[in-house]
Amino acid sequence: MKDDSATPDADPVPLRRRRRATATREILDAAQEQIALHGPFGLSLRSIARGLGMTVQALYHYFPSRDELVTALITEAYHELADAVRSAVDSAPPHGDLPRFVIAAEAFRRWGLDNPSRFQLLYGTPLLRYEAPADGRTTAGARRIGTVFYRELFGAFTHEQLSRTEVPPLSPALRARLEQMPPEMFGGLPPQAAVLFVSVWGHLHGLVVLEVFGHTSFIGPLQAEIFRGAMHNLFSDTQRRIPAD
Amino acid sequence: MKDDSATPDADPVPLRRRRRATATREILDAAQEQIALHGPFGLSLRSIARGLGMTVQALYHYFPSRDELVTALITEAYHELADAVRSAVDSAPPHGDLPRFVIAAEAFRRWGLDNPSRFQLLYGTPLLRYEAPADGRTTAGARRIGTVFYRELFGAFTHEQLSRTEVPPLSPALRARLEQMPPEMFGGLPPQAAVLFVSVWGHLHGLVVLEVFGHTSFIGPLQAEIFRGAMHNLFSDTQRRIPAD
DNA sequence: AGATTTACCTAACAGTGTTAATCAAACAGT
DNA sequence: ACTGTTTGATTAACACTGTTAGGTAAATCT
Repeated sequence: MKDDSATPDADPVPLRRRRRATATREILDAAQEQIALHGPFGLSLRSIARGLGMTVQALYHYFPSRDELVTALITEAYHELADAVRSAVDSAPPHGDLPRFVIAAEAFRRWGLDNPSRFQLLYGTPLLRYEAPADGRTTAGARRIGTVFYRELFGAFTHEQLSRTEVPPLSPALRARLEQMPPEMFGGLPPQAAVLFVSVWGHLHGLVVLEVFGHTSFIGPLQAEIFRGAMHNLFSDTQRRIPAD
Repeated sequence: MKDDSATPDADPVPLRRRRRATATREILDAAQEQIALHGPFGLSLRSIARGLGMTVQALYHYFPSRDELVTALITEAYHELADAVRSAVDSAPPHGDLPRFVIAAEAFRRWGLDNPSRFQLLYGTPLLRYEAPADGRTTAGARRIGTVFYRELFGAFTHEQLSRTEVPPLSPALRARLEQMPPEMFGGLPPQAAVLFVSVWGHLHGLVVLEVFGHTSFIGPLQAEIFRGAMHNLFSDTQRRIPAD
């Protein structure tokens, strides 16, 4: 009898690591709650610390600065949003009455309306004196979101078809710029489709932004219907621009 | 000889009024400069006062609170943006190669890119602890902007034509809600056109927001071309949805 | 058991919006 | 011209923010 635990004695499971992990988690949760309550600019280290029963300076043992905490919050939010959109699409019937693009769009909108402050953290005014890290840590989740949408829009077509997408003629410069784009941006879409995708993304994004930021509140709860109709039109307009053969 | 001034002695032109007006103007200008430099959340009463060579508390004699100052800034910015869009449309040839809708859209985008911080003040995350006044002071300019756009989109059609705009069928509730909308909102547009306008506005707004907030910076300066193409398509798609007869 | 890392503390600095109390200059009415 | 009042601007203070420095006790590692 050498050990009473199920795991061999290879990893002693440092007890302090676990404490550190749970404390880190608690800080992140408290920060998210703060943002949900008072908006992304209402984030306050001192207030977080108060809520956890410790002093501000203690937080600096878990995050070296406010920026690092914010980076973690943004990264998490992007991935949560991406998960919401992706799982909505995955759990949808493959041939329902609603195009899966519309389902994805409505999941995006839903998350924004359910988490307005975190949506603002992602897509609103950049936080004061916050610099996003040079590596794409924060925006990796953002790209995951885009992937879902252009898969639904263009997944059924060949690269050759997409290259004949009906868009205004592209200047050689723009064509070249988009062709040498890293594949993680537009997934290797031909320039015509990439341009169309930017337009579609702007449309979808803009309607949600208007609603989440309260610029169309005078319409009331019926915005859901307007949004669905707009997304439906947007989807069919987009599909019509791609030649069937 | 009863008076040496050109104006009769009816209005003594209170000297202090003038000082007050110029001081107010100086404060507003300093505030706008601050916002332009450090973003809408970088506004600091103390910093404004320092720049003008006085103490913070003196500012309270011109604006009863920070919120009142912010309200003035937002109101001014909306009207400046509306002026920019309107004058661009007015100074455009009536039958040029570019639809006047596209010209208006590009003026809107141009102002946003030239004044990113003030654009964020209008359309970004609401300022912390700021409450917009109950009367529509701040949003009056915003409505002026909308007016320009739906005049260009729908001005050439009759009310009867617009009521047959091709959009997904509207629920009775939405139809009723839009019909009893105050006319300063959608200028008395029939519900079908109003719905289409919201969609168009979202599209236009979304593309500009993405660009101003830096979410498409990886595309570079060629976004101008993408934007023009998208607005061109948007305009023709919209016109196609309105029956010619 | 001794050395080291980790966690947390108090104290301090410069910054924020706002209120209170105070004082001088400009205006209004008699 | 002399009041009384409004306006402009001041100093002082309160509670708040992120961050750094220095010190202490506990947990971990060697």
